[in-house]
Amino acid sequence: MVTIGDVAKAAGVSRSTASYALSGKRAISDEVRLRVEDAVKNLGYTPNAGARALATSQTMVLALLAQFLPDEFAPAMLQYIMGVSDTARELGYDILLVTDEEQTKAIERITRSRMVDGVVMLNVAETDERLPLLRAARQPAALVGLPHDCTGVDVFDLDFEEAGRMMVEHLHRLGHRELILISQPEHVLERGGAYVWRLQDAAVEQARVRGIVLHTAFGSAQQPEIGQEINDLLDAHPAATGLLINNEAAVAALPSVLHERGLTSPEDLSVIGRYSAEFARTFSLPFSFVEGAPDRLGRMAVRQLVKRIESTSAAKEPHVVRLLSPEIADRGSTGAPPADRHRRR
Amino acid sequence: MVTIGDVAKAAGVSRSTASYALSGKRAISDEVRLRVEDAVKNLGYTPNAGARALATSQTMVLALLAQFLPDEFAPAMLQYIMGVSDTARELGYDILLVTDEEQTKAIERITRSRMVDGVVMLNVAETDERLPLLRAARQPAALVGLPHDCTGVDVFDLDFEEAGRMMVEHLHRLGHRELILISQPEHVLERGGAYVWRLQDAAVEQARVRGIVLHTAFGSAQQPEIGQEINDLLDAHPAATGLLINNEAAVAALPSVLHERGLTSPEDLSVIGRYSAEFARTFSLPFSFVEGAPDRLGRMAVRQLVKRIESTSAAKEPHVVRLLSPEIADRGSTGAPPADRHRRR
DNA sequence: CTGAAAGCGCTTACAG
DNA sequence: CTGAAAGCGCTTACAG
Repeated sequence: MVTIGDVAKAAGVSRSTASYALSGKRAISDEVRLRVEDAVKNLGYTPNAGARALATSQTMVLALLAQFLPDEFAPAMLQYIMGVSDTARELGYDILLVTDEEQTKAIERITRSRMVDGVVMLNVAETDERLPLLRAARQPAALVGLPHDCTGVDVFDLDFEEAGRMMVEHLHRLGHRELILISQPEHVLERGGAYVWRLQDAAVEQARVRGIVLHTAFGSAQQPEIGQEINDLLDAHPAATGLLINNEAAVAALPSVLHERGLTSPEDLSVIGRYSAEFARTFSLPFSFVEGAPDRLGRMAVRQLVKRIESTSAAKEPHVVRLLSPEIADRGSTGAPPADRHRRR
Repeated sequence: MVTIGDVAKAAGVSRSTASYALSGKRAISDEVRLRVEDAVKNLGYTPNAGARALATSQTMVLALLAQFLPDEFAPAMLQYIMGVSDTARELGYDILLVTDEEQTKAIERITRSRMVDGVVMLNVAETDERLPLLRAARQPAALVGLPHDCTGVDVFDLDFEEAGRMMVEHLHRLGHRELILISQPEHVLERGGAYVWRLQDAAVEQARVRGIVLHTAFGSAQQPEIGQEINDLLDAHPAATGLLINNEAAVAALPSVLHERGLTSPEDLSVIGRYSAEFARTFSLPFSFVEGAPDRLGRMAVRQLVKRIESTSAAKEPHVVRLLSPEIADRGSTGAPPADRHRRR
């Protein structure tokens, strides 16, 4: 293997000079620098990562804690992962993908062995057992997802409460007075997926403020079941004119449910979901939606993490909790309720 | 940070003894070993990964080269990734996820800096520009996907030719005499996705052998387009009684296409696809399919890679090309063609 | 069964 | 502007 010693020899300088010529950390005469760069090219030298990590205490690797849970939609996870991965590379970091079942053990292993300079964590639960370990680690951590206790970590998430209010408000303004909200499966909630009730509670409150009726339900994550559940909900609430959906499986099943019932949107029923543009593309969903922005959240988390890693002053700054304001992507699936249309005639 | 020196001091032994007590690479008295283990626990010692890598030339990390291409279905990719990741952890390795656009540069960076002990590569193209770099690297590599030239690497893939034959044969046996095969988009082929024509060519040949008609077509990867294309194909070939689908987007769109046309399967049309059980679950597809076995292939690749890494004798053995025999998961969407059913009456 | 020492390949004060 | 040397934290022959 070719070492910096080989480079130094070929360039006729000492190893320290070769090292400085490459890092630019002290002034080097142009002539020497060029000889070193030539030698690097000719020999095909790449610094040994382990040796460098040992000498500098920096690995240029970030851990990405990501679990693929059966009740979370995999392509959505992928959006976060791609945002994290792309941003990390732009900033010069590689990604260690940690999908272990036993995440707490994995965190200990990876942080204590100094394999990584920082940690990005996904699938955040309301009270997440991984959090104490992250706080105890010497490396900084950034979360995508809002836990109950944010101390000691940087937190990024969609403002799900605002999203809930926004969905209700959007349909209220169009004239709707009775709505149905279908949320994620209840076991996502039980596992600590707080975004479910954050959206739902805010939606309920906003409906109360506006004096309109909002029926809430937890939907399955599986397709055949969720289709039936939607049908049942529509049967149970025939006066409802709008559907709010915070459940990927439900929204994916909706087009065929509507088709079967002979309903078109927005003429017969206004529909608004909460998912990502990428999800909409994959399933070619025709509905308006509140953008979940998984890739943006991933980017933000990595940027903050790297700032904390690379700047000692940033490392001392207070941790941030940043909730992204949701935005509606209008695909034309919401409009005035049928009753109003009739009146207009 | 707590080092092996601290452990040695606490246990009252030399650093080498502490090291040997932990690795078990030479006989240590029970008494000393227990003192060392106690010290490790009390101090919370975990070996520094960089230092160990430098001393042993082993990182216990595998690179996973995976690109998320817009025309490849993301959840399918995830199945490979999960198979690789899970197996790696079982065998004691962590995963460096490499999604760089410039994969060749990434391979150089990662192998020459000795960040990893081996490489698993996905999205293999017929003539893959990454392959020469993998061959030049000192670390072994395993591919999931069959390239034209397999020298110097271990290769695992589904036997797509057998899959193509199997699909035709399955429907031929049921009495079908005219079939339609919808493949991946043509640009997947152009990018070098050889599995597309491997399946198609074998299907065409088998149809020829059996003397039956097989219409072939490339389908889009996008949902609204592919739905229309399926409709057009069914209109163009009204005598076709069976549909073979090697295209995730097409099969995901099929249920609503059939529904719109008032067709049921297998009564009006026999359908058989090529995808994974996980894909079937996510989209709750009711069709019989040839299992693509992404998780199994990922497992096989990692197992072989680790064998080559850890055993010097295995490292010298000739490289393998292993094609997994496809299996049909029967979901009851194939049967006798409508004509036969009528005759039976 | 145990210890003192060399060495893995870097970086970075220290010295000139 | 450059070099000799120490040190990062391990492992593993070498010696007893």
